[in-house]
Amino acid sequence: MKGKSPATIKDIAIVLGISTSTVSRALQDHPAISKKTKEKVWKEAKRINYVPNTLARSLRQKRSKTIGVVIPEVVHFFFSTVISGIEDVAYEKGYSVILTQSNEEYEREKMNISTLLNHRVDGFLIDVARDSKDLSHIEMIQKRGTPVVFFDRLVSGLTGDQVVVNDFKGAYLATDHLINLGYTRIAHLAGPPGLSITEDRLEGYKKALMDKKLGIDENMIVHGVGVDIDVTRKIAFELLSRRHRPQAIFAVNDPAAVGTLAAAQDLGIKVPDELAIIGFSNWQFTEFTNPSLSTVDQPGYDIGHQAALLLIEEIERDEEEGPKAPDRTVVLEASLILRRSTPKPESMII
Amino acid sequence: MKGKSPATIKDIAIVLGISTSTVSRALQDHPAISKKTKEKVWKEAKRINYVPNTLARSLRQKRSKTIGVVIPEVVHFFFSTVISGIEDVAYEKGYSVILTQSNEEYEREKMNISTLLNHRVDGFLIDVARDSKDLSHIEMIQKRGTPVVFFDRLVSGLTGDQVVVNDFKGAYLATDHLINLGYTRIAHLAGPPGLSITEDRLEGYKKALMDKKLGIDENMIVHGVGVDIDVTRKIAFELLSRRHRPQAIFAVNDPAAVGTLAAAQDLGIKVPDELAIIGFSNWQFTEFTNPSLSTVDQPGYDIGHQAALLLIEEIERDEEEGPKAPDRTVVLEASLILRRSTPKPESMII
DNA sequence: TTGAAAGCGCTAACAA
DNA sequence: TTGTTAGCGCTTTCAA
Repeated sequence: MKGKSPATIKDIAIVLGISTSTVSRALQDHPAISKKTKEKVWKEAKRINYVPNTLARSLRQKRSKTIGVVIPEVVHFFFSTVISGIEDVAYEKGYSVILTQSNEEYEREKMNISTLLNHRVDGFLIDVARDSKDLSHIEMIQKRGTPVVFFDRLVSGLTGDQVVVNDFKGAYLATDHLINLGYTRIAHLAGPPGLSITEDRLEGYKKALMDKKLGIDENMIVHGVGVDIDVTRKIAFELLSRRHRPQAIFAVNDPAAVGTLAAAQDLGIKVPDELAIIGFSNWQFTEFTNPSLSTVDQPGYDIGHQAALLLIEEIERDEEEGPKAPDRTVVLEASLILRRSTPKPESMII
Repeated sequence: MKGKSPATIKDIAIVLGISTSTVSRALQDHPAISKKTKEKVWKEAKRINYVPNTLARSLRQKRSKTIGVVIPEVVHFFFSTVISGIEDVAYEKGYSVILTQSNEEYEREKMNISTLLNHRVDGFLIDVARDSKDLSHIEMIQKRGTPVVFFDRLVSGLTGDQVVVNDFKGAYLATDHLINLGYTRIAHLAGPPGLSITEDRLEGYKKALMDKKLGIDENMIVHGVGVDIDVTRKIAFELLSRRHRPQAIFAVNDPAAVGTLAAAQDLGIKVPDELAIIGFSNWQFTEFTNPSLSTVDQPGYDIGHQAALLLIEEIERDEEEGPKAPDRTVVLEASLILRRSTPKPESMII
């Protein structure tokens, strides 16, 4: 039932009584073809609604002008901004994006990569799933020589280009800000173990405390917090119910901060007067919470943008048989966004 | 610099001393091939890390097992949930998703579709850009016989399968709820002209008023509101500064409702005591605004899910040379979500 | 400035 | 149960 099959280069060649190679060249505006021929070809192509077949082209050229993206989740403000950054660069550079989401599952991530490999994507942009510990599926791509750029979460034991936010510094800034506000009992809701963001933010928190000689109280660190608001709400409820409850909390991400906010409300603890809270990521909703949330901005769009640029550069160097460049790491700076969940510095004389 | 080129079916055939067609069949678990041969083939394939080339396969089979998605924006809670729904279905059914965003620009949308056509996607999932009035680029796909499913925004003058939310009814529910709360001066911040969602929500608003004999006051309708919070803030500021200001506002989307919330705060108008506000879409942040926002839930994930199912069904019917099914329209129901930006019904005796 | 011919990796009709 | 062969639509080398 599907109309006649699409027009091909051959159809044009026959109508014009020339060879397919001439048509192919004309279509690509090849310098060796006469202006007259080109125009005839373009006209006829237009007339019959010719649509080039990228599949055939890619097969022949062994390059697909396509990049594969593997991301834990699409419904996530941060990731959606990353994807947008990727898509914009791809569009500009003439690449297409095949998008896959792992839903944080190792098996699905493996399948995703396999599918993308089958599609012969020219390169990969990967944010590993939380569940992924065995990384052979990723090493495999690299062994095949396909360029890969990692972003957001890093994986120890893997080499390659990477684009990350300076989580350590972001966490340091947040914690240091709390210290400067005069708090001494500052808790940290740390993320799931094994993720670089978890480690780096925890380290930033610790370093800030050490630098100001506050010492680290392991009781003030709760591990394994994710993005489920209700779960964090319970965890925070418990933390805030302790006799010596923290005066301030630095949460590993914004949903955790919101869970903490909810727990404080549950307990009748006033934010920011009786408890200061800082999140991480600057999710879209943080502006609209009550009170609005102080947080650390994580430039998702830029991450996607940079990662895609890096990848495409790598792909094109590869094609020109250029020497493999050494691994590059792009670190984007995180910055503090102060809103209402932390008190205004009283010392500010403005 | 890119290692040796990837292994092919031929490599396997040579090593095992059999023909490529046998290898091809064995790889597909074709019934005519002996168990013994299959196992030899599988083993060798595994040994040399064989990765099938989908490009070649698609070229030969004239189907790519790929669907093209054209969406106005990725960074948008609603759209991200739609994409997620699409991706999940695609994954399950063995299709890949090529994602493009139009950024609401007509030219870019045209390019996106052209690229997708070049990639020979088996079908399209399209949410048209706000700027698109000339729809010949979309008609062109349909004329070629490639299945298309539209979702979210509809375009008059186009035929095809579609998946939409019952915007009319959602708007009716929202407005009716405000009427039932006792308000008589209910304003509507309407969306950009020319979009089906704008029209349908406006009509739902009007119908609810008519049904309760309230009559329609054109002064209470402000047209052309988008998703820019600051812009709406200004528009709402003006609306709320009038002598006879509205008692309640139904906004065409959640960002507009938040802009209204901000304007009310600017003017010292208490929500919900002095002004009730209802949005539309149930964006993620609506739960966290202050006060939290009453809104109409728009099931994005389901839209993506249904649209993808419909499309794949269409694609596969097409391939089996089945008769073209008549256009189908799936309407998903919107439901009211009541939070704190509208007062509790006083009549509720619970 | 153009054409002939080979081939990218795979599938499938037909033959054996 | 397997092999032979042609060809999907395009690019590109070589020759003219």
